[in-house]
Amino acid sequence: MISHTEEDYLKALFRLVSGKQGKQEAGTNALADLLSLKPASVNNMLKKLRKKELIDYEKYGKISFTDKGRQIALLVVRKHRLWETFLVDKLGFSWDRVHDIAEQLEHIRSDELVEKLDWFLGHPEYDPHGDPIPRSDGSTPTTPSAVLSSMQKGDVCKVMMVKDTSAAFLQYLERLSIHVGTCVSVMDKVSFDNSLVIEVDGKHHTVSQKVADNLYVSYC
Amino acid sequence: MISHTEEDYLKALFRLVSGKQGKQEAGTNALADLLSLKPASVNNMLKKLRKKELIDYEKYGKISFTDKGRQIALLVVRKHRLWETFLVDKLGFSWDRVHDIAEQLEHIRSDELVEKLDWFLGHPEYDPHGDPIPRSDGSTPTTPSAVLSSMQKGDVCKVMMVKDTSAAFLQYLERLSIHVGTCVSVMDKVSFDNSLVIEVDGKHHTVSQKVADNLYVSYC
DNA sequence: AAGTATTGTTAGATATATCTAACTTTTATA
DNA sequence: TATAAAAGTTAGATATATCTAACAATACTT
Repeated sequence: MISHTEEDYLKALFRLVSGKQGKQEAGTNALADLLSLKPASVNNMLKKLRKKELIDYEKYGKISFTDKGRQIALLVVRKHRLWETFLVDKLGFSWDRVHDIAEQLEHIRSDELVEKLDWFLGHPEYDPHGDPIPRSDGSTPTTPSAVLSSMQKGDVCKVMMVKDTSAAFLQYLERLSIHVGTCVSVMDKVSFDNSLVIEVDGKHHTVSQKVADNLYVSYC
Repeated sequence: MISHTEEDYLKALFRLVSGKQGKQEAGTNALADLLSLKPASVNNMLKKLRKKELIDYEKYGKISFTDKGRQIALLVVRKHRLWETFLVDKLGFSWDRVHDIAEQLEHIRSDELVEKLDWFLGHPEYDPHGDPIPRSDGSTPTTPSAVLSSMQKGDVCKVMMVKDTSAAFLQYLERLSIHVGTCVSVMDKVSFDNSLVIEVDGKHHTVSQKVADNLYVSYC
């Protein structure tokens, strides 16, 4: 049986080892930072997770998943993202309010619940933030790699997919000359509201996080 | 902040003090039985709940709620029953599978979630088992008193309300001559599947628990 | 390559929530 | 009413998950 706490560690590890840089390992301090805990606490838990064969790790070495551990982490992420989708699509929450609630809901234990929820939501592939929802078989929807909103200042990327396909949004993109295949450079990122200053075809535009959330991109 | 565990104790206390006999107090052993814990553990927790002013109780005395404690218990029950309603009405769970999942969901902390869920479900007054869902102001829908399925062998009661109003169910009741106001005597209760042998207008019928769940009755 | 900074580990303390075993009080009954 | 049964309490142990403070190993930097 995996405790809520253990699941939190596995999810955090997942965030670290699934980073854009393709790292397959992480360290004690990084985990502690992500979980807002002290390294000593993390170290304790690492021993426990290793004993349960959920992670590979040796003293002073780096941390990585076992297959079993990754499977559990993927399920937690799946549940988190399905619940976020539920909160936004069905209950009418705004996308910025759902995280804390989904953090709680992701620990509800019931395979049947997860599958029924998935069905109820229409088997969504991406959550309201544009993150891919891992499937029950452990696979992940092929993602063009990232959403524009996850890019950092200086990144250059290509638009691969538009999430919101409403007429209003597509018309807006048209005005900025953004299409699938368009190259976008991130000139600046405003930390206050996560809006981005981008360059497209030599012209600068400011786009909101909401807009950037709806644009899937890959590095180029 | 109230822990999940504390909520479990308050909910169990609620079940004891809101029993049909109208008791307003309960004992250590009764709580321990209900929670499948040892009396010593309960005693420990009682001290804590008293210190938090959630219950009234003195050494060797009986246990009862403070207003604050009752309010929390009611909220937990409200959440439990709303989630059960969600699981059955929206996700298509059968009524007998939802309890364990609702036991987990009832601890999710978010006032906004509860109110949005209530709205999403259409402000239901009764859960799939026919139990009244406490309202956010702490009031409880007036209940005809009980569902037929909660009656015991020898009880005599009057049908006050039909929960499932589908044509199929109403036609079924018609065949048994059961209407609102009909007097029903419970001749026997089959523990295997909780079906009831009832007498209506001098005739004996066997009704399933599902049927009995859908008939609200009051003692006569 | 030496010294320093970063990273990671250990030991021991704390808080929660449980248990067992022994004990005390209250209640029921002979 | 004396005694036995039931109900309730206490003390001390265990497990989980956290912390602080001190220590050890690795990595960076000059």
